[in-house]
Amino acid sequence: MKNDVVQEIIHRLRNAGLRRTKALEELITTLLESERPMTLSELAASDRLSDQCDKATVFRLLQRLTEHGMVRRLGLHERAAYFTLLLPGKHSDYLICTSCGSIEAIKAPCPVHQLEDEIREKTGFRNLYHELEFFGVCPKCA
Amino acid sequence: MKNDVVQEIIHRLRNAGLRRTKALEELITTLLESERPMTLSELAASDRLSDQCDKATVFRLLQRLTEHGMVRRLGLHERAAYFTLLLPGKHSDYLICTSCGSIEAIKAPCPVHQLEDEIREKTGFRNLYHELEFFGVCPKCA
DNA sequence: GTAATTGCAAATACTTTGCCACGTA
DNA sequence: TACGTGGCAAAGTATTTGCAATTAC
Repeated sequence: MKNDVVQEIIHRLRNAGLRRTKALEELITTLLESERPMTLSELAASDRLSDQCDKATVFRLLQRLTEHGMVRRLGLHERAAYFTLLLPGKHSDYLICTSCGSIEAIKAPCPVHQLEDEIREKTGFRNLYHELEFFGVCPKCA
Repeated sequence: MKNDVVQEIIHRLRNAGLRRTKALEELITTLLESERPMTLSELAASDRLSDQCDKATVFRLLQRLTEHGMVRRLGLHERAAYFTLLLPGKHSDYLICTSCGSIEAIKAPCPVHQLEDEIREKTGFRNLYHELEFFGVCPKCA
C-alpha cells in the first residue's frame, strides 16, 4: 500500500507534465519510508538513491516536488535544509535534540490550528501553514 | 531604558569573562532595537555595525552571545540563519511571507506552552524551548 | 603584561546552475 | 522526434576558521 501512495503521487506529477523516472520513484519511496525529514545529502546517500542518481538530480527532483506541493522544505535549525513528504492529514511537529541532532515526530495533536485559523482571518494571509519544533537536550545526551 | 537593558546584558557577559567592546555594545543595541530577528549579513551591514567591525566579528559575537544564552539562533526557512535577543518573558512566534520574505512577530499568546510542559515531563528533555512559525503569502503579495 | 578580541583572508559547507547527453512519451 | 531529465563540473552564497595584530583590563 505504500506503493499505492507512491503511484498516486507520481500520477499527479505526471498530470503536471513530469516524467516517470526511476529516480523519482525511489526518491518518493525513500521519503515515504523515512519517519523523519531528511536532508539533501542524506537522501542522495540513501540506499535507494546512492547508486541511482547524482545529488544534483535529487536536488532538482526535490525542487519540482516542492513546487508541486508534494514536499515541504523545513528549517530545523541545521545548516542543511530538511525535506518531508506532504501527505494529506499527516502534519507533524518535531522534537529535536540540540546535542546529538536526533529528530522525532511528536505524536500529540498539534495545538496551533486554532491560532492558525485566527491568523488566516485577521491577516488575510493565503496558503497558511506552520512549522513547530521543540528543541532541547535528550536524556541520552544530558 | 533600552540602554539599561544593554548594560545589564553586558554586565552579565562580563561576569562570564567577556570584555566590553564597542562592537559588542552596538550589536546588542541593534538586536534590541530590531523588532524582528536579523541575519548575520543584515547585522554586519546595519548602521551601528557596518563601520564598527568586520562580519567575522559579528559572527563571533553572536556565537558567544548564543553560548551564554543571550541570543537565540532561528531557522525561519531562509538560507541564512536569523538571530534574536533572548529577553526574559519575551518569547515570540513569527508570521512570515514566503513571497516577499517579510517577518513579523505574532502578538497572540503562544498556544504551545502546555504541550511543551507535557513533552518536558514525558521525554525528559532538558532546556526545552520551541520555535513556531506561520508561513503564507501576505495580502500585498497575493 | 596577559588574555580576549579583531580584521583579513582563506577554507568549508551546502546549494544552485550550465551544458550537453540521455530517456520517456 | 520533442522535450523533460540526468550527470558532471563549476559557480554561488552563507558560514566558519587561522593567525597575526590589537585592545581591554
